[in-house]
Formats: sequence, C-alpha cells, structure tokens
Amino acid sequence: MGASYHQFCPVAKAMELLDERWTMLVIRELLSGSRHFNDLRRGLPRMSPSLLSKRLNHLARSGVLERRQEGREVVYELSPAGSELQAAIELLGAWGVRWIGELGDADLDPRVLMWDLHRNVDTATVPEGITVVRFDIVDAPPRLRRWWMVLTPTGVDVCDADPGHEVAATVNGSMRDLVSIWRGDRTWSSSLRRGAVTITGSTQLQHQVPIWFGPSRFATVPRPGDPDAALAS
Amino acid sequence: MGASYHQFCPVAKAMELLDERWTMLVIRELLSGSRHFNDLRRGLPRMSPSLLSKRLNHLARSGVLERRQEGREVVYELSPAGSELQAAIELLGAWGVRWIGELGDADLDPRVLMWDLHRNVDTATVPEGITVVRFDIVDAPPRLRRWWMVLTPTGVDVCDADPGHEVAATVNGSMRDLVSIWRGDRTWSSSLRRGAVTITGSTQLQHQVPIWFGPSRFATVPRPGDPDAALAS
DNA sequence: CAGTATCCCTTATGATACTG
DNA sequence: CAGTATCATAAGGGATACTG
Repeated sequence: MGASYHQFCPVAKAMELLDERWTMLVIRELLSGSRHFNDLRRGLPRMSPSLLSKRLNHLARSGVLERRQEGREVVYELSPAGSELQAAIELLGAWGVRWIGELGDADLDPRVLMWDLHRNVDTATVPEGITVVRFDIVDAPPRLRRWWMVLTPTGVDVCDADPGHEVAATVNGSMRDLVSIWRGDRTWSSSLRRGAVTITGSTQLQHQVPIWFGPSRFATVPRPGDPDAALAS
Repeated sequence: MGASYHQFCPVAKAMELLDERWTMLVIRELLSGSRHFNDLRRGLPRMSPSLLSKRLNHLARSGVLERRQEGREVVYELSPAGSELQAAIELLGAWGVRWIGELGDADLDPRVLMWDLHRNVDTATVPEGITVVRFDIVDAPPRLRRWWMVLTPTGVDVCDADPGHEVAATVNGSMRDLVSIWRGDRTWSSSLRRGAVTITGSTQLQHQVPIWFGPSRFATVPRPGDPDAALAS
C-alpha cells in the first residue's frame, strides 16, 4: 500500500503516501468539511466503499487523519499533519484549473456538482423557514436529472427525490454550463444573458440563487493567457 | 494511464495526471536541473528505463514538459505549466520532511545521495584545477561504497570508480548519518563532533567540504515539535 | 547517449451485494 | 449510518536485456 520509492527525498516520502489513487481527493473532502463516511461517499461517488474504507484506515495509520467514535457515529477529522496539506492541495487545484481546462463528458457528474454546490451555500443568507431550489440538469441521465436543494438557516440538504415542499425557484441548464459556472470559466450573469442557464422564480430569488450557489474557490484563479480577466463577464 | 476520476474538480483533474507513480519525482528531477534521460535515471535509480520513457512521453503529451532534439542529444525541459508545479512540490517536500521522519534502511540509496550532493555544489567556490573528494559510505553494499566527487570550477562529476586523480579529502560515514545531514535532521558540525562522520584532508578542506556538500533545501524547514530550532546543533 | 522490447506477475481497483 | 465481503479483471510496474 503505497509502494516505497526507496528514496529518502522528502518529496518521495510524501508521495509514497499521497500519490495513491483517490488519496488526495479524500483529503480534499475532509478539508471541505465532510466528517462522516457517507458524506465522503457523496463527494466521491465513483469510489467504492471498500476502497474508501481502506484509504481512511491507511491515512489514519499514517497520522494524516483521526477516526473518532462519537456516540453511535464515527467521525473522521484531519490531524495537524493532515490539515497542513491544505496549502499544497490548493496549489494543485489552482494548477489544475489553469492547465487542465478541457473536461470530458465523463467528468461531469451531477452528484458531485450538487454536493459541491450544497456545501458552498452561506446559510447566514438563507431566510427563515424552508426554501427549496430545484435544479434541472437538462442533459443528465434520467435518474440524475432533477435535484432539490432544501435550504434553511441551519443547513442545506441535497435531495434526488421531491422532498414535498413548494419549489421557490428552479435552475435549468446543461451539466457543462453549470460546471463552467462552478469552475469560474463563465459567470452566472454571462450564462443567464446567453440563455445557457435559466432561473425561474421571484425576482428576488433570481437574484439570490447565483449568490447562494456561487462558484468554487478556484474560480478566481487567473487563467494562463488571461492574467487578470478570469472573471470578466 | 492515469485513470479518470470522473470529476470536474480541479484537484481531481490535476491528480489524474500527477498521482501516477513516479510522476512527481520525475518533475522534481527536472526542477532540480536534470535535462537528459540518463541524468534522470541517475536521480531515479530504481525506476526502470521503460517506465521513465513512458512517463516522459505522457508528461510531454500533457504539456508539462517539452522534449527537444538538440543535435544528437535529447533535452527535456519543463514547460511553463510544468514549472508552475515547483511551489506545490516544495510544499509537498516540506510536508514530507516535517511529518514523515522515519526512514527505512531501504530508503537510504547511496546513488541518490551522491547524485543529490553533486548537484548542490556551488561551483563558484571550487578552486582551479581538479579537486577530488572521496566518500566512503561505511555500511553501503560493496559496489556502492566508494564514490569520487570530481570538482572543477565548471562542474562536478560523480564517479563510482577511481578516476585516477589524487584524492584531496575523504568523507567517512554511514548512509544514515550522511542522509541525516542532507535532510537537515543533523548538522555537519554536530555529526563531526560526535564522530559519526569524519573528514580527512587539509584543514582548509575539512572546512570546505561541509560547505560544498551542504544540506538540501528542505533542511531549514522547521520540524513539528521544534518550531525554530530545526538546525540547532 | 537515449531509449525499446519483453515478460511475468502482483496488486490495485471497480462493481456489487450484503451486514450490524 | 458505517462499513465488510467477495471476485474477476486489468493493468501497472519491476527486472533485465538489447539496440541505433
């Protein structure tokens, strides 16, 4: 597990652990705030549960994270060592968004998008009561096409089935268009103007939805040929 | 080659390429100044040549490096994209030296040590003519025990056979002691004082050798429990 | 110097189903 | 919720020898 490079170089010793498949993504999920096994799974839908379990154990043995039993729940948390990987992972993500721009259709997983969007919402801006925003991903396979984001001031839930509450706003768009907004390759406003994405609902919500579901932290990374116009719309 | 994660996340897209075994070490070698196939091999002695070739091709196709034919030589050089990985790799190395301190015996490869030492020499401080420093790695296997560093103002060569010039100084020590100095876990002066390492030669050379063969760039990274005493001797 | 060509083999991984 | 169990396939990788 993580075959040795037989090198004393610190980069080699670090990579023995970190270059195992999925490992950096597990750490990314933990850095993003996931703490439970099934939360991690939602952010890593293509990773098999046994492999996730294996990676978590390995990372725990290696001192990168800690596994704690809290009542009947199990909680995973980064150790000080693991938390220190944040800067490196952010650099790698910034590098990725700059230099690996072309996404294949297979990269566009609606489950990942919804999971990312849901944890980016600033709940302090959510009104009292329950606000439901439906997403219609027009080109997703049938089972992954409709999503309901259930927003309350205390949290956001992602549902792939109708939770039964009134829908306050609906977002329509293709996976590629929505992902482009998330990654910062396009903005909400330019996409709305072009009609690539639409929002239905009250005027207020049409204004609020792009704020709640704003782009990822990597959106502001300047792109190679375009030093300071990354977010020009 | 670098199976897809099926994620649009920039970290995932970066790691699809970068978490393949050996890849980061190849880039590290290029960042350290190696430009030829056989130079890369010397820094990566446990990597098979076919795998190195495969990785170089993949990195070239991915735009991380450029392969150029210069006369009858082939030169590999990082592209702008590849060069931008420097900061990430340095963070990963710093993380490694902080959190992965325990080295197995198998990590202590004399070929890597000699190669690292040789390219760290500041040739501006080397006197005219030829200066040979011999290394005796007392616990290395017979074939990897004796090394000759041939220093001239224009470059440094590593030899695993007697080049025939007079030896001006000799360094004696175990792999573990020499690597500790290289990584910054110990200093030349403390190791000399303890007698773990010895240098024979003129007084001047006994002073000069620790300067020529100084520690790696990671030596100054502060260690976890020891915030600012990393290099206390 | 700069790689290719083989060749075997382990082991990593994906998919799926199932359990306390 | 939090995982384990099982299985078959693929392929990644190591070692070595050889070539223009």
